[in-house]
Amino acid sequence: MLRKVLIIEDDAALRASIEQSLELEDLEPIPTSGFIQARRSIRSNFRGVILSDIKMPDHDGFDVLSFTQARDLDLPVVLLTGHSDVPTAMRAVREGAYEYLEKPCDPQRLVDVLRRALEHRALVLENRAIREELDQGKSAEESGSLTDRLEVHEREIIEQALSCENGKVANAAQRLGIPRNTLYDRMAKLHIVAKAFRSH
Amino acid sequence: MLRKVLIIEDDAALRASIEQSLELEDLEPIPTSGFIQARRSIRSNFRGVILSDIKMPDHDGFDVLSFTQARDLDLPVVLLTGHSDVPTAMRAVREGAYEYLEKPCDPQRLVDVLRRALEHRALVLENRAIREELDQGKSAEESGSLTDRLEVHEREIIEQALSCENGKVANAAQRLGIPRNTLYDRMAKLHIVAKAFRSH
DNA sequence: CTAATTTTTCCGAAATCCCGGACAAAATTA
DNA sequence: TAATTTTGTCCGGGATTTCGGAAAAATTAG
Repeated sequence: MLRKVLIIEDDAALRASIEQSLELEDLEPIPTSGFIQARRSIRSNFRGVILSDIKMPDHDGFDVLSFTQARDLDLPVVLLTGHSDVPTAMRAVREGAYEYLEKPCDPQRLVDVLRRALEHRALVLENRAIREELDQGKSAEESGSLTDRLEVHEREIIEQALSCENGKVANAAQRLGIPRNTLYDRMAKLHIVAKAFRSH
Repeated sequence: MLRKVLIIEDDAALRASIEQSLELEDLEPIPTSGFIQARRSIRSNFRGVILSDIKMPDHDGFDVLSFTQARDLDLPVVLLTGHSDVPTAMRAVREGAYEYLEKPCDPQRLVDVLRRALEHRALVLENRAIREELDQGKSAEESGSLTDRLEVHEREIIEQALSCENGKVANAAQRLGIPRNTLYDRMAKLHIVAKAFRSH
């Protein structure tokens, strides 16, 4: 599970307080004092979420939000609004913030929201990883000559059988339903060495 | 994107109000008046989320929550708590509710929360689907003799090439990097007929 | 309808693969 | 250490595959 929370908050006292709340709940705060400092961490493969104050001297929270969305539309940004500032909160959600929280906010509430955001982020990243693996496996099987492709596949099958049988050629041959010597022949042609599959 | 929201709310007026709010925002409310009526819809493959009142005459929202978690741990449940009932809200989150909302709640806020929950649900379901496809593809390649498996794979490759070339054997052979006659030989052995791949 | 092109089948020889047998080397067991 | 099993290599011939050439069959074009 992901734990990183990139904190963007100019008020040092509040920042420290948030940091402490997160650490108590086994999260991993990355404190920064402003957009400039934080922006290098904001990437499409960032394994965490962003927690940003809205009202800041230099750039505000909406700058953070739009910058983040440019980098990755599925990187959750939680914004801290002033107390009962409803219009700003609504704007935050409308512009795609994952959630807003009124300042000052209950530490438990903060952590709950961040946990959900982290879970969301974890799902998105996992999804991307799986999808990549999936169509990588498919695209790889669309070029090269027939014999080359079959040879690659044969190598995969033999190596899989060998590693299942801990490098025992005789057992692998039985598993593959072919005579022992035939497997030796195929292995010689493919330059497969049985020893490489023994774990001891 | 998913849109279904299973509403569990005994107060008919409130239920209708919620229903209307969701419809206005292009969501798909499924109104029910209680746990008994709703439970048949709560399944691990439910393509939506659940919105339940906590205080109800027969079963309460926590019953809904635990029942839902038994069916699917990643099926979000949003609970409606009484106004400023902090202890109950905290209990809700602690027991794994996706979110709680104070009643009466701002319709916009309600929709925002439900949208996030639906997005979460969509990610989880997509994730499962992809994962299933992935290890289905892998498990299928772990039994049978070596020659059988290679034969299956060879058939797949040849058929793919043929359908790419609209059943033209000569072109398919060129694509596969083998002489025409060889491809005819292989096709004869595998009982592949070229006509079957012409679309016309 | 005829000619031209393409598809498909048939043939045969060279190359390759399959597979059992034999055996030495290495590992395991007694 | 001796006996036994397992591993890896080599051999050889029968079966299969490969692949070019060519002809028959089918399709398309003129």
